[in-house]
Amino acid sequence: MKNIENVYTNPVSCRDCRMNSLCIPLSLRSDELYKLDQIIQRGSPHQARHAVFNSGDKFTAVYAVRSGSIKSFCIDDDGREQVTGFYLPGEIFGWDGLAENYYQNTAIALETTSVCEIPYNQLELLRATIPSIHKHMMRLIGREISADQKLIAMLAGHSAHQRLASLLLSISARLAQQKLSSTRFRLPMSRGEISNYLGLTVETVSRGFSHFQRMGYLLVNKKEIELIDKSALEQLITNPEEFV
Amino acid sequence: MKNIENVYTNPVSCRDCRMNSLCIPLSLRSDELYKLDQIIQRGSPHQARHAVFNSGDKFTAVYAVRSGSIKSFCIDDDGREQVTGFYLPGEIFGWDGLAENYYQNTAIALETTSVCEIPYNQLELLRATIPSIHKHMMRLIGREISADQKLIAMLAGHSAHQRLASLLLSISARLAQQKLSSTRFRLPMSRGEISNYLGLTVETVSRGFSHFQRMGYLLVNKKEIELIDKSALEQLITNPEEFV
DNA sequence: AAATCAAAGTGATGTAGATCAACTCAACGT
DNA sequence: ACGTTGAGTTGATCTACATCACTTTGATTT
Repeated sequence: MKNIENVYTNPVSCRDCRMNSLCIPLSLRSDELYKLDQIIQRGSPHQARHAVFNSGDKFTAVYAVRSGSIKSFCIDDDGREQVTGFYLPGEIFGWDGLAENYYQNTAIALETTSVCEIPYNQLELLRATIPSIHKHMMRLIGREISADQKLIAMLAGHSAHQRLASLLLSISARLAQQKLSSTRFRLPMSRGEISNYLGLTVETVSRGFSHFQRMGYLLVNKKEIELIDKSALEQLITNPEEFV
Repeated sequence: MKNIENVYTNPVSCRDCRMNSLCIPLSLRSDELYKLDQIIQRGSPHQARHAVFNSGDKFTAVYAVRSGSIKSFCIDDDGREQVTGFYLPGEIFGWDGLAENYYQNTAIALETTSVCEIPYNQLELLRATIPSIHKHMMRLIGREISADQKLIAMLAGHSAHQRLASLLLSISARLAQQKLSSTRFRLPMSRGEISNYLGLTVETVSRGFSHFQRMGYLLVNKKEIELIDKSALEQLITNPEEFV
């Protein structure tokens, strides 16, 4: 019982954490892992809608999602909120503070969410002495860049249906990495947050779900999703949406 | 004469390079600058349309634009080319190779372009011993992330006119950083490349230029641009495009 | 259980920007 | 000097998605 509690709610060490292959510790020797463990702050969970950090805060740490989910967004020049990313368990967020030493985005919990705080100056010390940590850190930053560029390509060159399909498949694939079901899952974000992220309106997203359901690609029940025909969604993205 | 030639065509050292404040060397002591100089490869200029690296190439270096300009793009799942960035003098590109150790994008010269090649493994060695280099490197990477997220916000939440205005102002501001004219410049990229980058069609971009010219915001002559009313363009981006 | 409220779905209509189709113009080769 | 080619512009039409208006659902309060 104690073991289960550790793993799922509050692991005392990275070693016991079931997402340690995605997160920082990948390929560390046990003495190195111990050092990393020492610097990681594991606070109490954030309630839904609660900010992990705010745009403009001093950049002090990056964060790993242990359970729950995070939305990151910025307020652009015209005061509009723009969602820039969703982060699921095992994923790291907060790199956007690197450029100017304060966060560009605000990160809030979409549901009850626990995160590991990895203080940046401590990470820097570790990075300087443990090459594998440095390497992994660069890879994680690189992934943030790649993910952003993938989103750019999606926004610039794809239709509403394609964007929605792409998000669903992305979430599905990321859950699969965590050995969670890639076909049945609960979306942590609202329709409004999805539409904002994809550059669409709520109505269009809602119609998208209905359409996919009518086509037999998936089942929707509010935020519960069951993917039935993933390959159809994949084809939808690559193909010039032939005969509806 | 010799001096001018060095500065504008082939500086033998970062010290003489007129964009060294934007590029890596910022805030280095002269002995550190010397070490950086030693690792930088200054090859002969790339001809227009020539690739600096290709998607899939092993990630070996990042590059600083010395003169000319670079377009970076990827081919997404459906075979479509998607422009992900334009790089002007003083700017660094190639960070997208960090994630997987090979480049995700292809980078080509938009015109005759000379770049400084900064071999990544050499940079890593330097970074490990010179803290200021490490810091500056993280800042540059952070800027890449911020720039990508700014583009995401632009694509997801703004109209065709707003996107075009935003690109023009961005180029203007970046030229200003190089002490070049921020009001009269030549666009190095084609209308097609602009439209692809902004997620629009060539026709829409073309009409955008015409519209801005009719409104007296700027003068266009093919690729030559003269910005006349920058504040009008700025307002266009932030305001809900009131009375046309 | 009735009342309230917010998120989600749906239908009708409007429009920004895509698409299709000429046309212009400069660069280039013969 | 004259076709050829491709980038750019412009006009006419079409359509995917936004907008507006209303309904449904389910959670929360009273």
